[in-house]
Amino acid sequence: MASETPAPSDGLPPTLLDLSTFLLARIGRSARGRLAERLAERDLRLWDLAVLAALADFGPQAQRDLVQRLGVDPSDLAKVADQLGAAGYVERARDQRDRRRVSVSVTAAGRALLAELEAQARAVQDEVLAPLDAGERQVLQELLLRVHHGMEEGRGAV
Amino acid sequence: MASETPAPSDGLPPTLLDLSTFLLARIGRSARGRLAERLAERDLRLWDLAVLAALADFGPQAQRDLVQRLGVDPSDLAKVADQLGAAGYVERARDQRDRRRVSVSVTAAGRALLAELEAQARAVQDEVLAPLDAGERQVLQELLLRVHHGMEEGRGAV
DNA sequence: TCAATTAGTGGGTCTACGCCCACTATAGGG
DNA sequence: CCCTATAGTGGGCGTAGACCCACTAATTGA
Repeated sequence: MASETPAPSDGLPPTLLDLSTFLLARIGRSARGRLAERLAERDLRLWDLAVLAALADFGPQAQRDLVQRLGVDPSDLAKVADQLGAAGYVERARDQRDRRRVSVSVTAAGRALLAELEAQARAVQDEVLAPLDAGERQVLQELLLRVHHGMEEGRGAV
Repeated sequence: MASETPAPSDGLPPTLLDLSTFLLARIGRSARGRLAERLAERDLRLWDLAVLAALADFGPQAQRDLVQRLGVDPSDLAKVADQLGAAGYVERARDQRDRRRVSVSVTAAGRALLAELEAQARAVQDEVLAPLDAGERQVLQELLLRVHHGMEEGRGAV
């Protein structure tokens, strides 16, 4: 709704402020935007971070697997992987057992980059969650995690 | 990142899941999308809800004030107000003390609509927050509210 | 060995959303 | 009375994001 437009002089309608989902969307959008801004300075996008994280967490895997895992369009992932590869952050090699597949793995440079990006993400998070102390952040994280898991379940049906 | 694309088969990288801001953005985006979907069935957008809420909460006011309050572009607000007016949900009248201004007020029909939209927003919220009990939702709401207030402060400077 | 399926890729499209400009009408001070 | 500033409006623009189609290469099973 309002991306970087932070201007409510008096205040937003209580009717909206009472909706946790409204706050969720607004805060989340702001956080996302701030991180995207920082990444843009390095010519990176959020997907780059996501892909690096997936590779670091789950090890080398085919693009196909990244597509499934991250829920990204195969075509878009190809572009991300291509760019990360060109910059030396990931390596791509044909899988010898199934030469249709391209196995992607992080390089040392990629891991270093990931560490930096993660730090930036934490920095943004510290900004955004500034009003909360460590314990409260922990509580928030746990609640959000449960909500998130609930969302993932809720669609397996049919 | 993934709007209505809910497909992570195995699971997202823990590196991301550990970031509250990631969860915030993802959950918020999903909730926003679901509500927008419902509103679209009535040819309404999120801004329509926001404007009605602001009018109901703060009473009749000039478009200028709504612009300030909601942080929306004046030009865009004109379109929203126009559409709401055409549908009979708000009334617009030139302010006689300052005939440049257009004072907007919500009609009875507008209040009725707002009540319905609010119910829809609550319904979406119930879906999304399904994993949490009443007490946990309360905790979440309070934490989010504080974070949100923090965001509004943090930008007054310079 | 041929048909059907799958992985990856390049290119393009569609849409939502915020943003901005030009223009009119009104206000208000000098 | 003029000059500047403000309110509203219409139209259009730019970007990000997801999505989709066509095509190639490789696999697999009949």
